Amino acid sequence: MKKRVTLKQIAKELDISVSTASKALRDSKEISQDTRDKVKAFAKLYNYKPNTIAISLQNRRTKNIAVVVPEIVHHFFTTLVSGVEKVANAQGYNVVVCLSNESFEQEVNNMEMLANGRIDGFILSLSKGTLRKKDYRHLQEVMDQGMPVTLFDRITDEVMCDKVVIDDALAAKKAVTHLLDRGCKRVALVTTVDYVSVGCERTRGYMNALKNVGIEVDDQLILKIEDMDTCVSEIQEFLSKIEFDGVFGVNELFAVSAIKAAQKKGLRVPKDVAVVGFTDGILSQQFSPSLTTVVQHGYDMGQTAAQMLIDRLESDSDLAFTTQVIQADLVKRESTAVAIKVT
Amino acid sequence: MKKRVTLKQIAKELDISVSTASKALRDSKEISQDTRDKVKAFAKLYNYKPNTIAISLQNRRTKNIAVVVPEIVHHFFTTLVSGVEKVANAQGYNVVVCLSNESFEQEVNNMEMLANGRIDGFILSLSKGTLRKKDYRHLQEVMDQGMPVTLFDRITDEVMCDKVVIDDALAAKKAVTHLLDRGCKRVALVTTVDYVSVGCERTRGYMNALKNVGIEVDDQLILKIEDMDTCVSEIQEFLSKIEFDGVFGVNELFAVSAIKAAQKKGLRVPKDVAVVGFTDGILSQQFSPSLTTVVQHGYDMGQTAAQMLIDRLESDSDLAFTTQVIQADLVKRESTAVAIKVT
DNA sequence: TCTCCACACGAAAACGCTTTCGTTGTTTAT
DNA sequence: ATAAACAACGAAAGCGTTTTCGTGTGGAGA
Repeated sequence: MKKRVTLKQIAKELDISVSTASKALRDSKEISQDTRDKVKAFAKLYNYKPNTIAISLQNRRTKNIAVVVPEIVHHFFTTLVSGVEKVANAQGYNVVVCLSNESFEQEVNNMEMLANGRIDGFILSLSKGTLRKKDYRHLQEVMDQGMPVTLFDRITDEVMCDKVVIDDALAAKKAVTHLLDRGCKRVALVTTVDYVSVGCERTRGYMNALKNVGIEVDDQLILKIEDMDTCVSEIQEFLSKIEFDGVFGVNELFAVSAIKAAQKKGLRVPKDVAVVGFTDGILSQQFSPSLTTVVQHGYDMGQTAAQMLIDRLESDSDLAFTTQVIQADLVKRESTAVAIKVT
Repeated sequence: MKKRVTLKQIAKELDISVSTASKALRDSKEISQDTRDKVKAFAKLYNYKPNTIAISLQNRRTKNIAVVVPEIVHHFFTTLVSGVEKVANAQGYNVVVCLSNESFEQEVNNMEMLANGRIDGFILSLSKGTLRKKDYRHLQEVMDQGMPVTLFDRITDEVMCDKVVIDDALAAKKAVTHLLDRGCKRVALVTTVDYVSVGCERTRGYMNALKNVGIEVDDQLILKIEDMDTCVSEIQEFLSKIEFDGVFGVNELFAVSAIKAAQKKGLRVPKDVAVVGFTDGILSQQFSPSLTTVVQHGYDMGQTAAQMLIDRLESDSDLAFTTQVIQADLVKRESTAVAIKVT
């Protein structure tokens, strides 16, 4: 087991001082070309790599950024992490991933654990627990200590920081409008409880779309789901007793469950009922019928969020906070295809 | 912006030395109860948190572990990361996630980037690039420097370290046997190219299952896929020109694509052809017909891998390398349901 | 010859903490 | 009374770097 070689050892071997060795490796012109070469050759030979921890301690920057997500087994969040990874790595940063599991306490704990010098900044999507509690002191605290935070997707107006989101209301409106354009008259909505910012926005978009064409919102057609674990049966129960010819589900699972529930009722998709979802994951793409859905471009969001954070980390003047809105698109697939009329 | 308070500042304020402050906070009996209380009160008041980086430098341990996965937008890998996160966090470790994107170079780069003091050990699944190249020097190198590595899922015999896997061959055999038991005579196999260790093992399991009941392996029934991007059409093309009554796909996507291809051919699933997949992701669960599949228990694997790594990190005597085999189970669903005979 | 200035390098502080090894002043045993 | 033991604390080294500020050469210019 050959231990890592340090600057001190190099210095001793070459009979120079540590400072000379350090400067030589960094190509300081203070050092003669001769010694520079010598030191570099030696360093290469012994595979010297500077100790990152020591450097971090020195300049009080770790080149680590944390991504805190409610859960990771979820297409949108994983693509986002991918995007963050990409731009972070390209700029010499490492990404430490933390899961809040939708819990306020875990979110707080994780942030405290990381804020003590381990990382330079946070990229975070609020947990449901936090959204319900509306307690954002842990965010404010790290920011007060000069540690930047970039919020994404599930955000709040109550803390001032960089944010990156999609226009959920607009995207939802587009989705529902697509349904309406297709001729749907009674569009059901399967959404989340209101404290989830994005769910709420999407609900708003649904209503806007209806108002836009003069259809009154019918509460009978709206299902708000609290517990993801029981959503499948809830949706089935809900759809079994209403009349509808379209469904907008605010995520993949809701949409797919709606399709299955409709089919169980003897309705054909897309012939009798058209369905639109949210998030373009593997399920939307591969389900049969494939799902018309809103694509959130999580990869792009991740890249944007990471870049915003890094920009702030690397600028000395303090930038004004901005909110970036990422374009969301509706991708049309089989679940809303217009039936080909056989005349 | 209130900067973090350091030991030095506490010491100065309280007019004691840094060492006394440090000891007081760690409840050293060298310090009088009186000063201990005083220091702790002050520390609490000013929300003192020791700087993790300084401590890391001091004892040359970071309490960070790295998980390197080929890609993260994949059910198995995300559940694994979740499992790692859980046991790591519970023991005060942070998890830094790195993506190799199936590329040898990125795997090497990432590991080099992290090995310089940032982390204490690796949990890693080999990228396809690495498997193809059969070059494991980067692993050997970090291990030579005393940094433990735990390999999972996609492993190799060529490096000696802790490993955690499932018995892919056995699981595949179970899967195919289930098909055979159901009455299938011509079971097609959709698998990966051979250098992917797990794909290869699963192929072996398929063959074993056939041999077991005296069926000869028919190469016509085997499709090996190199490029994931074109797999859907490849599978369709493949299945269009063979006769089969069962399919075993070595992942979710292969299996689902097979179902769709069969349906396109006018075959009913599971009535005319039964299908089994691998990995119990959202697609397997939600696709219609739902998929009979091998569940790999990624969450358990992650927990096991993390625990193995941490055990090694925290033991001073060096443990013998072990390979843990996680139980894999076949979950039976609609895609292999026996038709209910209506007499 | 004397001064001045590159030049090439080294000493030491600093980052924030832990830990070892004194150094006091006080108490106990002899 | 004297040595020994103890209690409570501080100084300093050390972790591996970077960086500032010398310092000792030698050569150029006056």
